[in-house]
Amino acid sequence: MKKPVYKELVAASSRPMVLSILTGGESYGYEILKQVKLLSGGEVEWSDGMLYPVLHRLERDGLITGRWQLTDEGRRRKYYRLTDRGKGQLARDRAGWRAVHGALEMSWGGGRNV
Amino acid sequence: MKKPVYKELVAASSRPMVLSILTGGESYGYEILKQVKLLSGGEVEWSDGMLYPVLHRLERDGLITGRWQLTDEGRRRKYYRLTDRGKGQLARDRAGWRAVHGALEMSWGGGRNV
DNA sequence: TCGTATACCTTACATGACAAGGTATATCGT
DNA sequence: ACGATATACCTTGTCATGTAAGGTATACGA
Repeated sequence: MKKPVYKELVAASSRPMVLSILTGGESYGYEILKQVKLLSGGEVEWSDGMLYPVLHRLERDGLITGRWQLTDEGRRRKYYRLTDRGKGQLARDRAGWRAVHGALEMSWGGGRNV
Repeated sequence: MKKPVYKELVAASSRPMVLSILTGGESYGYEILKQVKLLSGGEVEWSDGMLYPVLHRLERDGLITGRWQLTDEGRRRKYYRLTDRGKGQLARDRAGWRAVHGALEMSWGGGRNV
C-alpha cells in the first residue's frame, strides 16, 4: 500500500504537471496518469476521478484543447494539446512553484543540513 | 501590486512551511507571516486570515502547542512550538513535497532546458 | 466466462484559501 | 489632540478542488 501524496499537494501540482506533460506533444487522460507515475519514479499516483475534472477545467479555460479520436482497436480517446494561453500559464505556474519551493528549501535548513 | 501565489500552492506549502519555521524555535502568527515573506525574498506573502486557521488546525492535530504570553508593551501573543508529532509530520511533508517537485522538474525538461 | 487493462465520466462530501469583517493596543507624525 | 500605521489576534460566507465511490464500455488473455 503506497502512502498517497496529500491532496493539497496534488491540487498545487496538477495544473503545471498536466500542462508540462503536454509540452511533449498530444496526450490523453489515461496516458497522463501513467506519465505522472513514471515521472515521479512511482512515488506519485493520481486518481482518474481527479484528473478528468482537471482536464475539463483546463479546456474550459482555454489552456488546452481536446479532440476525440478512435484507435484501431475501437477505443475512444480524447487527445489534448497545449494552447498558447496554456504555455503562458505554465510559465507562471513554474515561477510560482519555484518561489515557494525556494522558500521551503530555505526553511529546511537554509542550505546547510538536510 | 504583487501577483499572489495561487491558493492551491499556498495550501500545499502552509503546513510544512509553518512546521519548518518552528524548528528554529518558538514563534507566533504575526512573526511567521514576516518569516515567510523573508524566506521567499518577498515573493510569497500570506494573508493572516489564512494563517490563523492553519495554526489552530496544527494545534488541534497535536503538531504544535501554543501558549499565551504578554510582552513588555502589553501586547498579547500566542507562541507556538513544534511537538514530536509535528517533527514526524514535517519529515513526511518534506518527502512528499520533494517527490512532487522531482516529478515537476523532470517534466520541465528532464534536466536539460529550463 | 471471468478478471484485468484500457478509457472515459459523474456525484456527495469534506477541506481549505480568500475576502472581508471584527477587536485591541502602541507608536509616530502633525 | 488626532489620525494613520503597525502590531496582534480572531471569525464568517463563498468558492474551488481532491477523494471516494460509483457508473459505462471495449479488448484481451486464461
